[in-house]
Amino acid sequence: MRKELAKTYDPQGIEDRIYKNWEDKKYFHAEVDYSKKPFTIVIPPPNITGQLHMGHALDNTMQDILIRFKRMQGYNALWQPGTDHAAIATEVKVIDALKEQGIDKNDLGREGFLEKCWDWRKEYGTRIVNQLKKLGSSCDWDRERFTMDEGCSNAVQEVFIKMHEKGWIYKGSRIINWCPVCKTSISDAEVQYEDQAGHFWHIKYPLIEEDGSISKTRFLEFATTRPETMLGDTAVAVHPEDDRYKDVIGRKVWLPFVDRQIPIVADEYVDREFGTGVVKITPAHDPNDFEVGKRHHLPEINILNDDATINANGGKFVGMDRYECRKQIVKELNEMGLLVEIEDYSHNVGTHDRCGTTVEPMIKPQWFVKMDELIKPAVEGIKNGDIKLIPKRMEKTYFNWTDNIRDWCISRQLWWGHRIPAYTCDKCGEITVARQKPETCPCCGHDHLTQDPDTLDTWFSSALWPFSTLGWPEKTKELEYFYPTDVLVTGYDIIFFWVIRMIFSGYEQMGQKPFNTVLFHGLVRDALGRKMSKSLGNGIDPLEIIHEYGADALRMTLITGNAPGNDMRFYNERVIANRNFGNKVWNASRFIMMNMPEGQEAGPDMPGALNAEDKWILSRFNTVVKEVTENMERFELGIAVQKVYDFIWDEFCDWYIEMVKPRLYQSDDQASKDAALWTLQTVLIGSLKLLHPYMPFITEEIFTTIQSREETIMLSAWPVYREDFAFPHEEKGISMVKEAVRAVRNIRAERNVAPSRKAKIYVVSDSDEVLDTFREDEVFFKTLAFASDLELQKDKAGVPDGSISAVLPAETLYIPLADLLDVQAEIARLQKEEKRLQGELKRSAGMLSNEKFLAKAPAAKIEAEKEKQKQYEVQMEGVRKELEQLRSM
RNA sequence: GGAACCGUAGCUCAGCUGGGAUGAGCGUCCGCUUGACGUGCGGGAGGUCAUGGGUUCGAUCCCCGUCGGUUCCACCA
Repeated sequence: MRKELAKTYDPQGIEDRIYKNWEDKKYFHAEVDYSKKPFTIVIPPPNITGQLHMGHALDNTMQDILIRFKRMQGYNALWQPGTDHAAIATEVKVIDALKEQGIDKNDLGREGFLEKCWDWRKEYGTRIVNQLKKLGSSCDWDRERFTMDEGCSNAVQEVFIKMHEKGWIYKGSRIINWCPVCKTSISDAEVQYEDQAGHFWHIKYPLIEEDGSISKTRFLEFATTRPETMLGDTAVAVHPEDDRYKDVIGRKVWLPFVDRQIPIVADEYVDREFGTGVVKITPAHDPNDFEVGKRHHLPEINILNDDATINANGGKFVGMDRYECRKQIVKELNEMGLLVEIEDYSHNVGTHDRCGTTVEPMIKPQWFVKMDELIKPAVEGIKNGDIKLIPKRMEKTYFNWTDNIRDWCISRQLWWGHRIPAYTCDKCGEITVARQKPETCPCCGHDHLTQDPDTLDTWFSSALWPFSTLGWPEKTKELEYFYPTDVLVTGYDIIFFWVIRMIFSGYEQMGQKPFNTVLFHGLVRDALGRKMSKSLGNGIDPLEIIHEYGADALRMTLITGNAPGNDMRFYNERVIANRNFGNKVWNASRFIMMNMPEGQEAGPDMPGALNAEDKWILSRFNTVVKEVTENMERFELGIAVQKVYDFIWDEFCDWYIEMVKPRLYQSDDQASKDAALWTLQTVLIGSLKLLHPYMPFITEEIFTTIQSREETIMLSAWPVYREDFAFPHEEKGISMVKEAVRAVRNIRAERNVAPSRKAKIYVVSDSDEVLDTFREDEVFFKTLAFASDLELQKDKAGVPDGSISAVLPAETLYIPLADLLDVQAEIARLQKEEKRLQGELKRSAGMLSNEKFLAKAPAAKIEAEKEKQKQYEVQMEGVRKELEQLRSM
């Protein structure tokens, strides 16, 4: 039974069927095979809590395109998939879900809660994976990993222990960002600053007089945006060179409410120009003050509980919420006459990127990764080009971060995550870092140790992803073969969180880079250019788009017209346009199939009797293959697919197929017919292959229907440049086709200008030609026939040179060229062309006589220039000849 | 405060290392039931490539400045 294509392409059903087939046949699976070159991509692991959004869709489409492209090129392509436990994100969700059932996290206890988390993962961890499959992602699902599976957990533990031994992981009391709602520390990268309207409270502290009394006349005035932190003040600071305060340095001021006398210290940190030049110092609740405090050995007084209420150090304010306390303090200061003024002030407030809560800087014992040494190879690797960032400008962002890097706070007061492998002796407090809980304390021999309750930052495990997924710390053959990976595709918003951390982890743990290239994409925004967000409700669900238009249309929309690293706008009209393109491909294929006699599949060998238009489209296809491949190798996916799109729609469908119709329908010449059919199939199948990485489903459906030799397009060979398709550019037939195209356009224009004219017309040029058939009742130019067919009829009709004629089966009519072409316009065009060529020739001559250019430019470039010059000369000659001819008409 | 990006057709955007505004989608106007496709076909209108200056034989593309927009980083209490 001969296969057929349905009248219309309906992605629903077809896509799922095709995907299942691919999966069943294990086409996505890659095994270590030293006879083939590997090409590896590791997926940025989506959160198990996640729902597929446009960002994922873009990210994974790009990866799938690259993987499919390389797979077809014959590489052993591995797309390593997996999911991320996403510590805090998941924990928050699970807590919320429990809350709805009226369950509190703490009532369940650690074990009980973790069980709920694993249940969650079981339920939702597969959801995102299934959604990725809907997109067409050709991941090797047999190798799917999870950041908290056994292997990845081993990797985490191994790295922690190694780095601790090296002294690069340490525990210390440092100022960290604390989220009072999530009740955990967070890293600098997780703090999001946003502008908030606030106030500047101008406050004064009374000076302590020589006799120890509190002055009623002398004050030190300063301003603050967080008055409540004064409860933790342990000094005020001035600039050492500030003449206004030189005499009070070393003396003390009185701190109200807690009745403390605190010193006036001199520190360069103070900006004399800003405000009064006096700063209150709260070492426990401000990073800068913390540093000042260290320099002057000031006490650090923590005034906050973990939920940001005031603790016992806050005296009478104990138990109050931080903002309540602020109000109260301001009120009382005012009553005491110590409030000078309140100023409106807009300032940046640090918030937690997960929950939006204003973070409080606090001093807490936490685990840190020492960054100064670790970051060095990561900086060097980018600088010396070991790793390439695309687009290159991302390097600046990268260095901006690495240059200002601070130690990384990795401990989190969460339960869902990798527990820190550190054990504290209940007796002597000695901390032991080990793979397993020690039986006895190596310090005092006590036999009861408690594991650190904290877990690790989720990015700690993601940082190891490129090698932990390949089996590290085991020495696997996968690791040897697939590592370093080739490309990492991700959004630029994640560069600090993830990309940098993978890079330094790769260099440190593996001794080499984790990937060769990082390909960044931008954000997918809504039609108005806004970020898609839950709160705005402007998110577009990729699954709905897939449901309505198909994954192919969605993928095309995400890739076309977009440059690396640039944000894009998503709107339905673009999806529809791409759906329409799919429809076009479908119908062109249907046309070819319905003209194919059964069993007549195009073989690899080119028939001898090719017509001019066959050669033309083959040579065009050849060029497109070359260019598209080059673009794709340079990761210029948007440009590459645009070329395929234009080629298929314009040149192949609108011109070639139309040109070839008379041969299929009317010609008796079987050889010519066969040549047409061969060319149609060859170019179609080749184009389908070029398109496959972008539109995997429709191309597979057509491919498996139109030919029977291969069972899937995804494992078929990527088209390569063929010498035998590279017909010399000047070959008469090909230039003739171009001329024909131009002439037909002129004629069509003519028809539109004067549609009432019933002349029966046409063909082009005085050389060999093109003819356009038409219906009797109107001047309608649709199809073309070419020289070979025409020659004969032309003789019959006695068409004179220098005219354009139309040939109908029965009769031939002609009108002079001048009637069809607007001679004046044509002359103007040619004159313009002549001028341009003059310019080009001048440039060429200039370059070729430029000593500097000849000395410095690569030989190939000089050759190319000479070649260009020759071409210009030829073109110029042609233009002048044509002009002469037109002028004489 | 530092940095990056953007400003090209009515709208959204491509345009690789300087050499014809080369251009796409959508929109718009005109004409088409053409033996694959109206999810289509043909034709047209529409652009001082933000602005001023510089380098060059030549700049949308390079350099400097200005204006407008977006974003990232840092953060001064």
